[in-house]
Amino acid sequence: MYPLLQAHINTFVSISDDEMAEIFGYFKHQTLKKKENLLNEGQACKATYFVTKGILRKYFINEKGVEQTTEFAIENWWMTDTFSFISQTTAEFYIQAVENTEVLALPRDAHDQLLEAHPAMEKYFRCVYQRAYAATQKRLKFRHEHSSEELYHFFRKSQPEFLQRVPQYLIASYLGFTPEYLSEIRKKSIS
Amino acid sequence: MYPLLQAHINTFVSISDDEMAEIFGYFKHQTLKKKENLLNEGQACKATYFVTKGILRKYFINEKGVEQTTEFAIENWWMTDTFSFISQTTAEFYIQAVENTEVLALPRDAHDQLLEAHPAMEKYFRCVYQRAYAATQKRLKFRHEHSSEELYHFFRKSQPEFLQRVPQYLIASYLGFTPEYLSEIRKKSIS
DNA sequence: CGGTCTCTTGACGGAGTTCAAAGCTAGTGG
DNA sequence: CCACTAGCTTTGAACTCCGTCAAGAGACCG
Repeated sequence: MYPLLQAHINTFVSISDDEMAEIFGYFKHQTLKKKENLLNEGQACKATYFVTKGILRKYFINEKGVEQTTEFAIENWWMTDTFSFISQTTAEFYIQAVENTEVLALPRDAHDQLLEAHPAMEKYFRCVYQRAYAATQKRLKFRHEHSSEELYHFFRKSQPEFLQRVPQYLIASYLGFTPEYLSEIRKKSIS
Repeated sequence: MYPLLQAHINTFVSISDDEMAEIFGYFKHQTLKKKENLLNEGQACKATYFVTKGILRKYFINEKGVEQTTEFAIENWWMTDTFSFISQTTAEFYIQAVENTEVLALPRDAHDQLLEAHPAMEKYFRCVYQRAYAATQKRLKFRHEHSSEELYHFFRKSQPEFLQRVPQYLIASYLGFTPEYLSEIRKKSIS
């Protein structure tokens, strides 16, 4: 029914096709147009989202009114404002589609019921969060270790297709500097 | 037997005293002197650690030979090189005791056996990692949003006892700037 | 086409780094 | 219990990376 999600779940736990069908009942398929928002600051984050097609980004708006992207999610990644999702308090982030995107939404209530009814999914999500946490630790280390210029070149080498799908100014914002400076870096590396 | 850990587990799942006693069997109590290392770069991270007394820090050494602290753990926090712990590959971080410290170590094998035998612990760890992940997201946002000076003042207000337990140069390294600059910030705020 | 969104350029300024040296502080051994 | 040393913090000057601002050049979409 949802082959991408099924494959992803099966890399962490083994679940029969019958149980899998039940599990899928908790999810809702959702389609988003480019630039459409899934979550706005001030709302509670109602669901956690698994991307099956396209790209989501999470961002916030700083005191100067500038958007800061903190995370991207492409196919096979989960995305949510974790804190708001857990506690159902007002979100500090926005979630927006970078291109036309399809997601599987697991609403907060369904999430709890799913984990209650299917203990294997506790393990699945434990693994998912463990990896996500490990990934942010690596990212934090990398940020500390390298200059903005090095960051960009590393990103460019390790995620080449990504660069072509996402506008420059979002890359700059994600890497933590201005579009103007990114432009300067690119100019240097051409000549 | 381990009241701090018991209380912590019980905030997420309810477990009988009998089962709890079994669970504790998987842990090993360990004592560390100030500056003693629990993990060195290049080793695999053998266990995940729950701090019952004292402070641990996680750090790495950058290309200039300078130590960069990326995380602290005080009482009631878990600490590990998550990536190395999961995959048993060589660690990228060091873990060191900031003061004389006591931990409960859950070795990698015991971790898997524990989760197998006690499904409630899957939920517990799912919640722990979910929160840890949410916390790093908040931290990332905060770093983007504020100057180094603001970072320090916020830290100072929200963790006053912590400042007295940890030397300045570790605080500076954790917040992402140099001890010299921290000194300058402090000078400003006194006058 | 015409307008909006995105990327580039260059001048200037400031936050934070680097380096080197001196002043403190706390722990250690005699 | 004092003296010594190693580790920690402070100072100041020079420097650099990167942000800000403002304006122009492309590029994409209806």
